[in-house]
Amino acid sequence: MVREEDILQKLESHQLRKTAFRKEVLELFMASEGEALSNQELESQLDNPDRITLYRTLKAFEDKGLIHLAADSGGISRYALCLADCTTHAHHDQHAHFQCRTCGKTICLEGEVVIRAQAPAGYKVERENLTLEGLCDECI
Amino acid sequence: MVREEDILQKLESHQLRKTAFRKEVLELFMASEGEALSNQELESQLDNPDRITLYRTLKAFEDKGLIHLAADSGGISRYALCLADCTTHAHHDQHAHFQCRTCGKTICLEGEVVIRAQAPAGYKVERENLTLEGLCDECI
DNA sequence: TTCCAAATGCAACGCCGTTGCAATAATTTT
DNA sequence: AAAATTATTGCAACGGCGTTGCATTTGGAA
Repeated sequence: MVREEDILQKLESHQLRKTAFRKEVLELFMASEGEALSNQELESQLDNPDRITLYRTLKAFEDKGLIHLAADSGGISRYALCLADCTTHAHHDQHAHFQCRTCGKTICLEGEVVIRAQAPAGYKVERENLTLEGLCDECI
Repeated sequence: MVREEDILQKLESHQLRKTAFRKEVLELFMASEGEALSNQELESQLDNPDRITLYRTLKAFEDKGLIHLAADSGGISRYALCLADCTTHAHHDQHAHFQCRTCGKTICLEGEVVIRAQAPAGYKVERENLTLEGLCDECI
Protein backbone atom coordinates (compact mmCIF):
# COMPACT_ATOMS: atom_id res chain seq x y z
CA MET A 1 0.00 0.00 0.00
CA VAL A 2 1.21 3.45 -0.87
CA ARG A 3 0.78 6.29 1.59
CA GLU A 4 -0.93 9.44 0.33
CA GLU A 5 1.67 11.43 2.16
CA ASP A 6 4.49 9.85 0.17
CA ILE A 7 2.73 10.53 -3.10
CA LEU A 8 2.26 14.20 -2.31
CA GLN A 9 5.81 14.54 -1.12
CA LYS A 10 7.15 13.03 -4.33
CA LEU A 11 5.07 15.38 -6.50
CA GLU A 12 6.13 18.34 -4.42
CA SER A 13 9.82 17.55 -4.57
CA HIS A 14 9.64 17.26 -8.33
CA GLN A 15 7.74 20.50 -8.77
CA LEU A 16 4.58 18.91 -10.02
CA ARG A 17 1.12 20.12 -9.10
CA LYS A 18 -0.87 17.84 -6.86
CA THR A 19 -3.91 17.16 -9.00
CA ALA A 20 -6.22 14.20 -8.51
CA PHE A 21 -5.14 12.73 -11.80
CA ARG A 22 -1.43 12.94 -11.12
CA LYS A 23 -1.83 11.48 -7.67
CA GLU A 24 -3.61 8.51 -9.18
CA VAL A 25 -0.99 7.97 -11.85
CA LEU A 26 1.91 8.30 -9.46
CA GLU A 27 0.28 5.90 -7.06
CA LEU A 28 0.14 3.25 -9.77
CA PHE A 29 3.83 3.67 -10.43
CA MET A 30 4.73 3.55 -6.77
CA ALA A 31 2.68 0.41 -6.33
CA SER A 32 4.19 -1.35 -9.32
CA GLU A 33 7.52 -2.27 -7.76
CA GLY A 34 9.91 -1.33 -10.52
CA GLU A 35 7.71 -2.54 -13.31
CA ALA A 36 7.52 -0.36 -16.42
CA LEU A 37 3.94 0.49 -17.35
CA SER A 38 2.45 1.32 -20.72
CA ASN A 39 -0.23 3.91 -21.41
CA GLN A 40 -2.66 1.10 -21.99
CA GLU A 41 -1.92 -0.59 -18.70
CA LEU A 42 -2.21 2.67 -16.85
CA GLU A 43 -5.49 3.59 -18.55
CA SER A 44 -7.05 0.30 -17.58
CA GLN A 45 -6.31 0.99 -13.93
CA LEU A 46 -7.33 4.62 -13.80
CA ASP A 47 -10.64 5.98 -12.72
CA ASN A 48 -11.50 8.41 -15.46
CA PRO A 49 -8.74 8.00 -17.97
CA ASP A 50 -8.32 10.59 -20.68
CA ARG A 51 -5.74 9.30 -23.12
CA ILE A 52 -4.34 12.69 -23.95
CA THR A 53 -4.03 13.86 -20.38
CA LEU A 54 -2.22 10.66 -19.57
CA TYR A 55 0.27 11.23 -22.36
CA ARG A 56 0.95 14.72 -21.12
CA THR A 57 1.16 13.62 -17.53
CA LEU A 58 3.76 11.01 -18.39
CA LYS A 59 5.74 13.52 -20.39
CA ALA A 60 5.64 15.92 -17.45
CA PHE A 61 6.74 13.20 -15.06
CA GLU A 62 9.58 12.30 -17.37
CA ASP A 63 10.68 15.91 -17.78
CA LYS A 64 10.83 16.34 -14.03
CA GLY A 65 12.86 13.20 -13.53
CA LEU A 66 10.14 11.21 -11.83
CA ILE A 67 9.90 8.41 -14.37
CA HIS A 68 11.99 7.19 -17.26
CA LEU A 69 11.25 5.53 -20.56
CA ALA A 70 11.99 1.85 -20.98
CA ALA A 71 12.22 0.67 -24.57
CA ASP A 72 9.52 -1.76 -25.60
CA SER A 73 10.31 -4.04 -28.52
CA GLY A 74 6.81 -3.49 -29.88
CA GLY A 75 7.43 0.20 -30.29
CA ILE A 76 5.10 1.44 -27.56
CA SER A 77 6.22 3.49 -24.58
CA ARG A 78 6.63 2.12 -21.10
CA TYR A 79 7.61 4.16 -18.11
CA ALA A 80 9.00 3.21 -14.73
CA LEU A 81 9.77 5.15 -11.57
CA CYS A 82 13.23 6.62 -11.36
CA LEU A 83 15.48 6.00 -8.43
CA ALA A 84 15.85 8.75 -5.89
CA ASP A 85 18.68 10.69 -7.45
CA CYS A 86 17.01 11.66 -10.69
CA THR A 87 16.10 15.30 -11.01
CA THR A 88 14.74 17.59 -13.68
CA HIS A 89 16.38 16.89 -17.02
CA ALA A 90 19.01 14.79 -15.38
CA HIS A 91 18.35 11.11 -15.47
CA HIS A 92 21.13 9.29 -13.73
CA ASP A 93 19.89 5.78 -13.47
CA GLN A 94 21.64 3.88 -16.20
CA HIS A 95 20.25 0.42 -15.87
CA ALA A 96 19.07 -2.42 -18.07
CA HIS A 97 15.52 -3.55 -18.64
CA PHE A 98 13.99 -6.95 -19.15
CA GLN A 99 10.94 -7.53 -21.32
CA CYS A 100 8.94 -10.73 -21.56
CA ARG A 101 8.24 -11.68 -25.14
CA THR A 102 4.92 -13.25 -24.22
CA CYS A 103 3.14 -10.97 -21.77
CA GLY A 104 5.17 -7.82 -22.41
CA LYS A 105 5.93 -7.35 -18.73
CA THR A 106 8.89 -5.03 -18.42
CA ILE A 107 11.01 -4.53 -15.35
CA CYS A 108 14.05 -2.52 -14.39
CA LEU A 109 17.07 -4.65 -13.62
CA GLU A 110 19.12 -3.84 -10.59
CA GLY A 111 22.78 -4.48 -10.22
CA GLU A 112 25.80 -3.87 -12.30
CA VAL A 113 25.68 -3.43 -16.05
CA VAL A 114 28.92 -3.69 -17.93
CA ILE A 115 28.90 -2.87 -21.58
CA ARG A 116 31.77 -3.03 -24.00
CA ALA A 117 30.88 -1.80 -27.46
CA GLN A 118 32.58 0.71 -29.70
CA ALA A 119 31.08 3.32 -31.96
CA PRO A 120 33.15 4.32 -35.00
CA ALA A 121 35.70 7.08 -34.72
CA GLY A 122 34.11 10.50 -34.91
CA TYR A 123 30.93 9.36 -33.22
CA LYS A 124 29.90 10.53 -29.79
CA VAL A 125 28.08 8.05 -27.57
CA GLU A 126 25.82 9.70 -25.03
CA ARG A 127 23.72 6.83 -23.78
CA GLU A 128 23.73 3.08 -23.75
CA ASN A 129 20.51 1.21 -23.89
CA LEU A 130 20.44 -2.41 -22.84
CA THR A 131 17.33 -4.54 -23.01
CA LEU A 132 17.13 -8.23 -22.29
CA GLU A 133 14.33 -10.17 -23.90
CA GLY A 134 12.93 -13.53 -22.96
CA LEU A 135 10.38 -15.09 -20.67
CA CYS A 136 9.37 -13.87 -17.25
CA ASP A 137 8.77 -16.17 -14.31
CA GLU A 138 5.04 -16.36 -14.98
CA CYS A 139 5.30 -17.12 -18.69
CA ILE A 140 8.04 -19.69 -18.52
CA MET B 1 27.79 -0.05 -57.13
CA VAL B 2 25.89 -3.26 -56.60
CA ARG B 3 25.97 -5.95 -59.26
CA GLU B 4 22.62 -7.27 -60.49
CA GLU B 5 24.11 -10.73 -60.37
CA ASP B 6 24.82 -10.45 -56.65
CA ILE B 7 21.30 -9.25 -55.92
CA LEU B 8 19.74 -12.17 -57.76
CA GLN B 9 22.06 -14.64 -56.09
CA LYS B 10 21.17 -13.32 -52.65
CA LEU B 11 17.45 -13.58 -53.32
CA GLU B 12 17.87 -17.07 -54.73
CA SER B 13 19.89 -18.34 -51.79
CA HIS B 14 17.26 -17.07 -49.38
CA GLN B 15 14.39 -18.59 -51.31
CA LEU B 16 12.83 -15.30 -52.32
CA ARG B 17 11.25 -14.66 -55.70
CA LYS B 18 13.14 -12.34 -57.97
CA THR B 19 10.58 -9.64 -58.55
CA ALA B 20 11.39 -6.13 -59.74
CA PHE B 21 10.31 -4.69 -56.41
CA ARG B 22 12.41 -6.98 -54.27
CA LYS B 23 15.44 -6.45 -56.43
CA GLU B 24 15.08 -2.73 -55.93
CA VAL B 25 14.68 -3.01 -52.18
CA LEU B 26 17.56 -5.42 -51.76
CA GLU B 27 19.78 -3.20 -53.88
CA LEU B 28 19.14 -0.31 -51.50
CA PHE B 29 20.19 -2.43 -48.55
CA MET B 30 23.28 -3.73 -50.29
CA ALA B 31 24.28 -0.19 -51.22
CA SER B 32 23.75 1.16 -47.73
CA GLU B 33 26.90 -0.22 -46.12
CA GLY B 34 25.54 -1.56 -42.87
CA GLU B 35 23.15 1.28 -42.29
CA ALA B 36 19.72 0.38 -40.97
CA LEU B 37 16.94 1.81 -43.13
CA SER B 38 13.40 2.76 -42.19
CA ASN B 39 10.32 2.24 -44.32
CA GLN B 40 10.23 5.94 -44.93
CA GLU B 41 13.81 6.12 -46.11
CA LEU B 42 13.29 3.16 -48.39
CA GLU B 43 10.08 4.56 -49.83
CA SER B 44 11.74 7.83 -50.72
CA GLN B 45 14.35 5.98 -52.76
CA LEU B 46 12.06 3.54 -54.52
CA ASP B 47 10.59 3.91 -57.95
CA ASN B 48 6.96 3.09 -57.40
CA PRO B 49 6.67 2.59 -53.69
CA ASP B 50 3.58 0.92 -52.30
CA ARG B 51 3.69 1.20 -48.50
CA ILE B 52 2.00 -2.08 -47.88
CA THR B 53 4.08 -4.07 -50.32
CA LEU B 54 7.18 -2.64 -48.73
CA TYR B 55 6.06 -3.73 -45.27
CA ARG B 56 5.44 -7.23 -46.52
CA THR B 57 8.67 -7.33 -48.45
CA LEU B 58 10.63 -6.38 -45.35
CA LYS B 59 8.81 -8.97 -43.30
CA ALA B 60 9.61 -11.59 -45.93
CA PHE B 61 13.26 -10.55 -45.99
CA GLU B 62 13.40 -10.77 -42.23
CA ASP B 63 11.73 -14.18 -42.11
CA LYS B 64 14.25 -15.55 -44.57
CA GLY B 65 17.19 -14.19 -42.64
CA LEU B 66 18.19 -11.54 -45.15
CA ILE B 67 17.71 -8.52 -42.93
CA HIS B 68 17.24 -7.90 -39.23
CA LEU B 69 15.42 -5.35 -37.17
CA ALA B 70 17.38 -2.63 -35.40
CA ALA B 71 15.56 -0.90 -32.58
CA ASP B 72 14.81 2.75 -33.18
CA SER B 73 14.33 4.91 -30.13
CA GLY B 74 11.40 6.64 -31.82
CA GLY B 75 9.49 3.41 -32.09
CA ILE B 76 9.70 2.95 -35.84
CA SER B 77 11.28 -0.04 -37.56
CA ARG B 78 14.65 0.00 -39.19
CA TYR B 79 16.20 -2.92 -40.98
CA ALA B 80 19.74 -3.73 -41.96
CA LEU B 81 21.35 -6.49 -44.00
CA CYS B 82 22.37 -9.55 -42.07
CA LEU B 83 25.83 -10.95 -42.27
CA ALA B 84 26.38 -14.01 -44.40
CA ASP B 85 25.60 -16.67 -41.84
CA CYS B 86 21.99 -15.81 -41.15
CA THR B 87 19.46 -18.20 -42.56
CA THR B 88 15.73 -18.71 -42.38
CA HIS B 89 14.47 -18.19 -38.86
CA ALA B 90 17.96 -18.26 -37.51
CA HIS B 91 19.50 -14.89 -36.92
CA HIS B 92 22.99 -15.33 -35.60
CA ASP B 93 24.39 -11.87 -35.70
CA GLN B 94 24.21 -10.56 -32.18
CA HIS B 95 25.60 -7.10 -32.48
CA ALA B 96 24.97 -3.63 -31.15
CA HIS B 97 23.52 -0.69 -33.02
CA PHE B 98 24.20 2.99 -32.89
CA GLN B 99 21.56 5.61 -33.48
CA CYS B 100 22.11 9.33 -33.93
CA ARG B 101 19.74 11.36 -31.82
CA THR B 102 19.66 14.16 -34.38
CA CYS B 103 19.38 12.64 -37.83
CA GLY B 104 18.23 9.18 -36.78
CA LYS B 105 20.95 7.47 -38.78
CA THR B 106 21.35 3.95 -37.48
CA ILE B 107 24.27 1.65 -38.11
CA CYS B 108 25.32 -1.82 -37.10
CA LEU B 109 28.40 -1.88 -34.90
CA GLU B 110 31.09 -4.37 -35.62
CA GLY B 111 33.37 -5.92 -33.10
CA GLU B 112 32.95 -7.52 -29.77
CA VAL B 113 30.01 -6.85 -27.50
CA VAL B 114 30.30 -7.92 -23.91
CA ILE B 115 27.27 -7.61 -21.73
CA ARG B 116 27.00 -8.35 -18.06
CA ALA B 117 23.46 -7.98 -16.75
CA GLN B 118 21.37 -10.33 -14.70
CA ALA B 119 17.68 -11.05 -14.96
CA PRO B 120 15.95 -12.15 -11.75
CA ALA B 121 15.90 -15.81 -10.78
CA GLY B 122 13.20 -17.69 -12.66
CA TYR B 123 13.52 -15.54 -15.74
CA LYS B 124 14.87 -16.83 -19.01
CA VAL B 125 16.90 -14.44 -21.15
CA GLU B 126 16.78 -15.26 -24.85
CA ARG B 127 18.20 -12.15 -26.45
CA GLU B 128 20.20 -9.11 -25.51
CA ASN B 129 19.60 -5.86 -27.23
CA LEU B 130 22.21 -3.16 -27.04
CA THR B 131 21.76 0.26 -28.61
CA LEU B 132 24.11 3.17 -28.26
CA GLU B 133 22.69 6.64 -28.71
CA GLY B 134 24.45 9.86 -29.44
CA LEU B 135 25.71 11.90 -32.36
CA CYS B 136 27.03 10.56 -35.62
CA ASP B 137 30.06 11.99 -37.40
CA GLU B 138 27.93 14.30 -39.53
CA CYS B 139 25.82 15.72 -36.72
CA ILE B 140 28.58 16.34 -34.25
C1' DT C 1 -10.51 36.28 -2.84
C1' DT C 2 -8.40 37.41 -6.81
C1' DC C 3 -5.32 36.40 -10.27
C1' DC C 4 -2.18 33.78 -13.14
C1' DA C 5 -0.10 29.82 -14.78
C1' DA C 6 -0.54 25.16 -15.34
C1' DA C 7 -3.40 21.08 -16.06
C1' DT C 8 -7.45 19.01 -18.04
C1' DG C 9 -10.88 17.42 -21.52
C1' DC C 10 -12.38 17.40 -26.13
C1' DA C 11 -12.05 17.34 -31.25
C1' DA C 12 -9.34 16.58 -34.90
C1' DC C 13 -5.37 15.02 -37.12
C1' DG C 14 -1.11 12.25 -38.87
C1' DC C 15 1.80 8.41 -39.00
C1' DC C 16 2.96 3.48 -38.61
C1' DG C 17 1.58 -0.90 -39.35
C1' DT C 18 -1.99 -4.60 -40.48
C1' DT C 19 -5.74 -7.33 -42.81
C1' DG C 20 -8.67 -8.90 -46.65
C1' DC C 21 -9.29 -9.43 -51.38
C1' DA C 22 -8.85 -9.37 -56.25
C1' DA C 23 -5.39 -8.98 -59.91
C1' DT C 24 -0.86 -9.99 -61.46
C1' DA C 25 3.62 -12.16 -61.91
C1' DA C 26 7.08 -15.87 -60.98
C1' DT C 27 7.91 -20.84 -60.63
C1' DT C 28 6.73 -25.59 -61.37
C1' DT C 29 4.53 -29.23 -63.83
C1' DT C 30 2.96 -31.60 -67.76
C1' DA D 1 5.80 -23.83 -74.32
C1' DA D 2 1.39 -23.68 -72.25
C1' DA D 3 -1.19 -24.63 -68.19
C1' DA D 4 -1.43 -24.97 -63.38
C1' DT D 5 0.21 -23.53 -58.99
C1' DT D 6 1.83 -20.53 -55.78
C1' DA D 7 3.65 -16.26 -54.20
C1' DT D 8 3.56 -11.35 -54.74
C1' DT D 9 1.48 -7.03 -55.71
C1' DG D 10 -1.77 -3.06 -55.38
C1' DC D 11 -5.78 -1.17 -53.42
C1' DA D 12 -9.24 -0.03 -49.84
C1' DA D 13 -10.20 0.07 -45.32
C1' DC D 14 -9.10 -0.16 -40.62
C1' DG D 15 -6.96 0.28 -35.76
C1' DG D 16 -3.64 1.93 -32.53
C1' DC D 17 -0.29 5.20 -30.74
C1' DG D 18 0.88 9.68 -30.18
C1' DT D 19 0.36 14.85 -31.05
C1' DT D 20 -1.60 19.60 -31.53
C1' DG D 21 -4.86 23.39 -30.76
C1' DC D 22 -8.21 25.44 -27.99
C1' DA D 23 -11.53 26.38 -24.52
C1' DT D 24 -12.35 25.26 -19.64
C1' DT D 25 -11.10 24.16 -15.09
C1' DT D 26 -8.02 23.80 -11.29
C1' DG D 27 -3.93 24.62 -8.17
C1' DG D 28 -1.00 27.77 -5.98
C1' DA D 29 0.62 32.44 -5.02
C1' DA D 30 -0.24 37.31 -4.00
